[in-house]
Amino acid sequence: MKQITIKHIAAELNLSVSTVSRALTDYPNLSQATKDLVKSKAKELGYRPNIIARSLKCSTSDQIGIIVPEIRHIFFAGAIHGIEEVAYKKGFTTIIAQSNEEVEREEINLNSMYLHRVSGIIASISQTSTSSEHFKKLIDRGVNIVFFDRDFEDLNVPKVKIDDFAAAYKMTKFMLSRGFKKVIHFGGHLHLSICRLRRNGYEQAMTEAGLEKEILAYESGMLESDGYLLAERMIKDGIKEGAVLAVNDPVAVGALRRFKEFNIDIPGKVGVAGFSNNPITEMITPRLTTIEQPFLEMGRTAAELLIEIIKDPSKKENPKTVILDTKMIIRDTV
Amino acid sequence: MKQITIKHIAAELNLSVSTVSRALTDYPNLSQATKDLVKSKAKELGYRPNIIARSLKCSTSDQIGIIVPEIRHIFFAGAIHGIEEVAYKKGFTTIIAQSNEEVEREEINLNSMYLHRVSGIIASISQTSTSSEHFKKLIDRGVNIVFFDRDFEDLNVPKVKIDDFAAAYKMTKFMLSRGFKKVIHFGGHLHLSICRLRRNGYEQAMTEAGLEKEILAYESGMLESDGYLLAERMIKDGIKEGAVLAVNDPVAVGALRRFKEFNIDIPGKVGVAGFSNNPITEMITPRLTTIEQPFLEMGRTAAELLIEIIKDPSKKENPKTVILDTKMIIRDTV
DNA sequence: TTTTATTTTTCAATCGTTTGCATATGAAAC
DNA sequence: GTTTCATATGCAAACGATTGAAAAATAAAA
Repeated sequence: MKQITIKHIAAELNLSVSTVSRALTDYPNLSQATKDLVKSKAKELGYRPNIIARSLKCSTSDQIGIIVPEIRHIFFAGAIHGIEEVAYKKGFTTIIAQSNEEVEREEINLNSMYLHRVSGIIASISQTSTSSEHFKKLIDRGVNIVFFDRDFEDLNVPKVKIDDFAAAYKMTKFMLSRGFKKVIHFGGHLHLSICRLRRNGYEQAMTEAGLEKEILAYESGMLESDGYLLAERMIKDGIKEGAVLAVNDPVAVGALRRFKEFNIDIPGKVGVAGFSNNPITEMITPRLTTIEQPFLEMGRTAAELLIEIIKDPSKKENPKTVILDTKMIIRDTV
Repeated sequence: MKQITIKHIAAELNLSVSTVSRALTDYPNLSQATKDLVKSKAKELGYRPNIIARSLKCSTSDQIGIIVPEIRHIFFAGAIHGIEEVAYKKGFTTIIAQSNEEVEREEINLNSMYLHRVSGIIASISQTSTSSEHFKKLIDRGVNIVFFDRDFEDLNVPKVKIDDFAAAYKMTKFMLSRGFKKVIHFGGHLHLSICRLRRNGYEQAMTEAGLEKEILAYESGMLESDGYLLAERMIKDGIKEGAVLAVNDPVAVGALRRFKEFNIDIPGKVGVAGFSNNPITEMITPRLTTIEQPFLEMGRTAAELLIEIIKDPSKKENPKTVILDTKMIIRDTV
């Protein structure tokens, strides 16, 4: 119940608390003898530093906060894995929170982490975060923030991204090369930069193929149910052939499900491609063609960027943006 | 950068810090007038209480810690959802950590949360946690802990579980009633109580059916790859017919994949059933028969139990164990 | 032996709250 | 005009660490 404090050690050893504190943190001007003495006594008593007290004094901690839309998506879960890997290695612990795609929850988590004086926050913003105000406020207060994947373009902080434009562009071109007369885009909300970029990539590829009049991009959510509904809408809109480029795998999977229910020949009449290479894409029939996002690597890089600015805040002046490579995974739906 | 503290408010209002503190926390013996005055000034200055300082003084916080083996499993992600739902409603924030099925990581997270003075911890233990020592130590120090699903049987704290025995028993019986001559169990490590109970349920059903000599239970991990390998082993062991009761969905999915590769007729020759009703079970072909675990409800209940003992620690004397119902989801693999 | 330099240790303030106890204020009771 | 009793506010000590500056102890130089 009661904690062993620095005071207890000091009392037992007839030393002052400051000496004990300095001994434990390997302060230079202390005899090795006392250091050893203090340390062994600390071990003997089972002393654990009170990091709350330390945080109060130093107004920082060894915690890194992670905020993602939904932890159950393999993309985020994987990125978290990557973050934890390097964070733990460098002596940080992590705490995770999810926004559930709600900006209100995002703000609560953000503030809670700030108040708990995390030494930095790695975030991927929610679908409903249209304004960057809540992040901006913290950045102005000096909080270290790094974005991965979903970011605010107007915030000048370190970021880890993929080349969304290029990936969508390449996949669109590839689909056309497979003989599809046109590509339809099942996109996400355009205030998310990744969605906007993917759409731009799609449009560029269509334009270059002389298909600007065929450009058709729906704007919707990023859930499986959204894909399901969009597929329905597409059929209702009278489109019976073409390839669908979905903004992510869940949307692609949902669309695929609806197309299958309609008994549409895939990839004969309609093609589908997703984004992320979710493990599920390989387990369903037909196996989904998709774009591999290096989530582990993204997480690792984000953590490295964050720790970099934690260790040397001056690096915040010129924040890096790291763009990682994607890979097309061609399976059975295109 | 610099925080507005209670002192600033006090200075502006010519009041003492204690009065301000009491005004903000609605202390009884204070005139409503000063309370209002203080509160409006606090709002005006944008005051945010420093919860680190508060934690230090009160040696507790409004944070609930959650530790699970892997957040990417829908079962845990769903339970976390449930926990967050009630936690937020009651004014707590949550922090999540994953053990990655490693007891070392579990211990690190546990200690980190303790040191950060969370007001309680909800946990589901890792596969490799054979001893409950690390939890026991914290419980002895008065930390509030609640387990859900995977627990230590020797720890007398509140728990939320399903009736693993009954669920396995029922499913085994059901499989036999479908005409399978025997059921083989793909089980998890027996030091996990859930695995042991599921196995016991299986054995009981087999015994009651007069099949004790046919009891065959493999003991393995709980991943898809484990299921894949076990299926291979089963075939190699010369078993060509029977129903497989897997300890969870990933194992069932892995087994199914291997059986399909062997071109085994499912459910003609071999049946398969999982545990959890992971969404993927419905997306694969053939759709997997499984047992639905009410993860959301488990999370909610766990949070309620925890908050109960946080609010009234005397309730820890007689910790509740809540057993929730499961449901068989019959699909195409049995 | 005294002075100076150097190493080692201690003092005391600080971080931002909370809270037991003391005090001030004002009204009611005598 | 005291005494009494609420009611309202302030003082000051915690909580457990860190840290600049001062003091003490020791060693080296004069």
